Amino acid sequence: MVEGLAVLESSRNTVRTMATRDIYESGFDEDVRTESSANQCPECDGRVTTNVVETVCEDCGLVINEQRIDHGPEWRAYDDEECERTGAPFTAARHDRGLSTEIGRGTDAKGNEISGKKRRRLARMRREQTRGRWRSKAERNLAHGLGEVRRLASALVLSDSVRDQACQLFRSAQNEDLFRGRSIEGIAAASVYGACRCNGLSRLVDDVSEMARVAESRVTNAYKTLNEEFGLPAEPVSPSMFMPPLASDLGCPDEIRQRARTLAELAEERGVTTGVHPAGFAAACLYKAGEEQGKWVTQSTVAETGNVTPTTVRTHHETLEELAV
DNA sequence: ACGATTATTGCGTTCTT
DNA sequence: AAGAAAACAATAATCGT
Repeated sequence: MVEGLAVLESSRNTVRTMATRDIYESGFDEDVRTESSANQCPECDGRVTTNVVETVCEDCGLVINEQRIDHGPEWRAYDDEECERTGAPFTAARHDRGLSTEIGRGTDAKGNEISGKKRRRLARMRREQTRGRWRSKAERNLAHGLGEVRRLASALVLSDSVRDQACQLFRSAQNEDLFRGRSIEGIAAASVYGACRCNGLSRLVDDVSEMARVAESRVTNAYKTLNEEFGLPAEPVSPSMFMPPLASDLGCPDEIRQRARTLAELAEERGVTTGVHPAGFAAACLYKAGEEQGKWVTQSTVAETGNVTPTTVRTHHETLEELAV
């Protein structure tokens, strides 16, 4: 992140010496150069493809960079973020939708031609006015949302790369005009959740929405939209995803953990894990693995650490038995 | 603690207007 | 096409051993 900030600094300095009308393009160019250095995904080394909207890794779905220039350049956003963090709470996020003023061109109010100095002056006014609007609306939303994404990411102890993916998702969402009828917080939470899903991390909507203090339905809705819009390569949540955190919470010996993992993978192959609570099934696998080694833990213990009930563990334990080792 | 039985919840489908 | 409802599966709760 330190490097990123350094780049932002330099791009800002460059920008200030240039003609104002080039600000956005140049800021964008800086972003492109710094973020997509090769045709390889920084996350999984997979192949990346670029379409009109963005550059995406084919394997893991990491959005490497967006190709649109109609979003606020990064230095603005982070600039704002620094301000917002210490300033007043965000209250003016959605007050002027559709109420902004347009400055026409060509003719005056009565339809007469306008020429010369006056027209140039109007053009300048129009440019400045639209610019001012951009700053106050979209970029403000972006800064707010990114702040929220970052807060959630650190609250959920996510790696930097996952967090950045979430940020990119959020930006993409804004570019695609997905905010209408949804809250910034909801989209931010959904972005974080989406990034987790795309990386096979064991976070549930519940975990994210709890941290975000947003109704779970909002997050679900926003995530659904994100998914439809971008076709996120999120694999279905599998029990084996929940194995590592669960096992470490229990202080599980390696031997049992490995056995539980093979059990989980076996069950997943057989397709008996669809529609079940993944953490619950993972807990059941750990229980069975422990049982084979001579009752390592009780049902209620694994159930508790997996946030499910002993009953759930039991039912899954049964299906595991039927799987015939 | 574990197993069996009943209750509840969540969710995709289907039927209706 | 949007909403309501009957239906199903999974999870939770409760009781008995």
